[in-house]
Amino acid sequence: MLKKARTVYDIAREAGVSPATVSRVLTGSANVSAQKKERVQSVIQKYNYKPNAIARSLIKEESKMIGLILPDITNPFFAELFQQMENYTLRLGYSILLCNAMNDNYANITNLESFYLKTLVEQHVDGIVLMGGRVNESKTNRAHAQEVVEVMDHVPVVMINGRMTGVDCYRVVSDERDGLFQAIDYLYNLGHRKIGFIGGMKGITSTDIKLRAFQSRVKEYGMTCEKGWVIPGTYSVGSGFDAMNQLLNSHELPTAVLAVNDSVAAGALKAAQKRGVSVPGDISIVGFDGTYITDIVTPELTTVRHDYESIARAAIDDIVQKSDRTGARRELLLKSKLLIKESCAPL
Amino acid sequence: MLKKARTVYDIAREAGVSPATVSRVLTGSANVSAQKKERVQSVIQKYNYKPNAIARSLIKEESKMIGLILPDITNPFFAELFQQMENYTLRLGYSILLCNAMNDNYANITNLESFYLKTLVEQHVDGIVLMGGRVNESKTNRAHAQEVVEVMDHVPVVMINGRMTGVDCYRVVSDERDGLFQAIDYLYNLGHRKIGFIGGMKGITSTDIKLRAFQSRVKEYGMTCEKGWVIPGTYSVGSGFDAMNQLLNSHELPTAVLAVNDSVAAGALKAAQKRGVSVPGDISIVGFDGTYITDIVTPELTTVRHDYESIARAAIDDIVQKSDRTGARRELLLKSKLLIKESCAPL
DNA sequence: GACAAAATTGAAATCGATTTCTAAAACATT
DNA sequence: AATGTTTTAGAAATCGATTTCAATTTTGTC
Repeated sequence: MLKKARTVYDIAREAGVSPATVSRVLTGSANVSAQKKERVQSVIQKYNYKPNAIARSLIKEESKMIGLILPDITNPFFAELFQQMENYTLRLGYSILLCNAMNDNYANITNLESFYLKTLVEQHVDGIVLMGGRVNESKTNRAHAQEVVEVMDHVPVVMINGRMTGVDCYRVVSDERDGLFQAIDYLYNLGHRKIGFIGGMKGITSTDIKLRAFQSRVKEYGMTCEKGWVIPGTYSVGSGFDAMNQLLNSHELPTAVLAVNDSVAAGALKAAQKRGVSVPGDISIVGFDGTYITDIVTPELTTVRHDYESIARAAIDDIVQKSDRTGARRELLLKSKLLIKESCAPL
Repeated sequence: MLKKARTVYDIAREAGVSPATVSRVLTGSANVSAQKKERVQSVIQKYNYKPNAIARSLIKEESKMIGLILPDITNPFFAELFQQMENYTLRLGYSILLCNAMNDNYANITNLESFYLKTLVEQHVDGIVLMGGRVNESKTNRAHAQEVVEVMDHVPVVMINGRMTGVDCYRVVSDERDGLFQAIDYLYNLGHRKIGFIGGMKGITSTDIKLRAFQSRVKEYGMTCEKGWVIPGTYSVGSGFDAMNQLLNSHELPTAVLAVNDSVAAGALKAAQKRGVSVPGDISIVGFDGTYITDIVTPELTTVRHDYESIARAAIDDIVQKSDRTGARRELLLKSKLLIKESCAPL
């Protein structure tokens, strides 16, 4: 049977002091005579006493927990970001409640996110990091944006790589627009003039940014882009596989393809190989995110890598340093960088 | 500025009832007259009131949170298990505190785990799921086992795919021994008589089980296994890469290699390809875990897949169904299954 | 209509820490 | 020695919910 944990009262009784004194020893919030301090500490040691964080949270009105809502932890982009954040919060004394909204698998993408938002508010987390935001075209999304706004009344909210209309929260953003420019410029300099874009859902901020960057650069450079060369989907390997198959069926082929992320790129690569299309011989592929996926496939995928550590720290800092939340900065833009590997060749 | 959340007292005052009645409406724990219930609910709706889970946890002495300690969330094996668990706890009304112990990156592998254990006890989680356990040969590990035992006095603990001497907790185990047998038998039937094993650290339960299964089957079948064909390491792609390079330097080569997991297998595959060694033409490779990694590399990796969903559910059930914790079962063994893909060929 | 049984409700205690308030003790100053 | 100042430490209030207890009201039965 489980034993009940000891409390300050138990410690106080055994040490012959008041609970207040025990608390003062625990927190170091006030002076305690050397003698009593010593006695209290030895009792604490003796029982390996650990203060009840729940009781502490209630009175201090801070939970030392941060909620993290993301679409899919099996996507290494999010896993890497999580790891960076956790590594940082660890040192700051915070724990992370991880909420996997499974946006990829469910039809109604905002459903679970709403549920988690509610849960995190009830848990009185000290802050919420939201990843994978979307613009609010639909009615559902607008309602969801409204929910986020209401949450912000009570809990600091930071979005990473996302934006929701009407939601004026802190935002930490990897410069995916510039990353995509770097990728296109690289392909352009290799001689490519016919480029496609696959994967990602329209309406998801980060995807929209990439698509817009793609289209603006294509236009700027006077490249042609057939309608069938832009194939949205999701963010999974399977989606990339399907998209590439579809692309390879079009009667004129692009010479290079940008993928919305590395998983999609890996799926596309697999599809090309299955059909005997050589990468990068016949077609070049560029991934996005710079996850380890790019290193295990052959050829290794040229990709755009985020500054994971800076993104993670900035987001956590926005929550923890309550200091300058009144300040002007609402958005932090961080550099991303093209990593040239093996999946692109000169035309 | 952040607004303070409303409390039962606020709701009670506005509805003209006592806090007790509000609580009864919230929990449905006792009868409330239709009229008052109606009034309370409308005030709750009006303010979108959410009860403070911290206060509730304190009085109910349950936090509705489960702590999950794992070595590395960027490893898709753990990510997949996490997702399955979370999907299940979600329905049961529990949240997950995810603790990434980063065992791969740090020299002292028990350090962070101890810290998290302490934190989770302080947080009064309703249970702890421990992944990646190790046998306690070293002094550090023995101390760590002792810590776990002490934690078990206060919190239910379940280990997945691990065992620690002297720690008699519930255990949910994927039958990796049998999985490895399936893999070897498969290779044997393909004609392979010279098989190597790469990756994994000795002292980690799951690895030890695989190594023992490997050695016992090799002996049983009268196969030769040169000393240099077993190359321990870690669980990363890089480790597999290095191990395969080392293996390919040995003056007699095995015809097939088992990897401790899919990441190591992927690294090994990459190394072979870089040296112009054909897989499966010159050497066959078998991975372990059945993660999506096996699908994105070429050739797709033959692997052993766990029953992720059953493992996850069983672990959570052990924590949540406090009912039969006195019962006899301490270990649940779940089937794993060889998935034949493209990375093995007949000799 | 009288009485017993059941339903409803609020006051107060509770969970385990922290913190304010206040009293006593220790110390300093003249 | 008398007074003022600083330290130390306990009693009690507090955080926000739930739950026990007791009182009151409602319902049911003969």
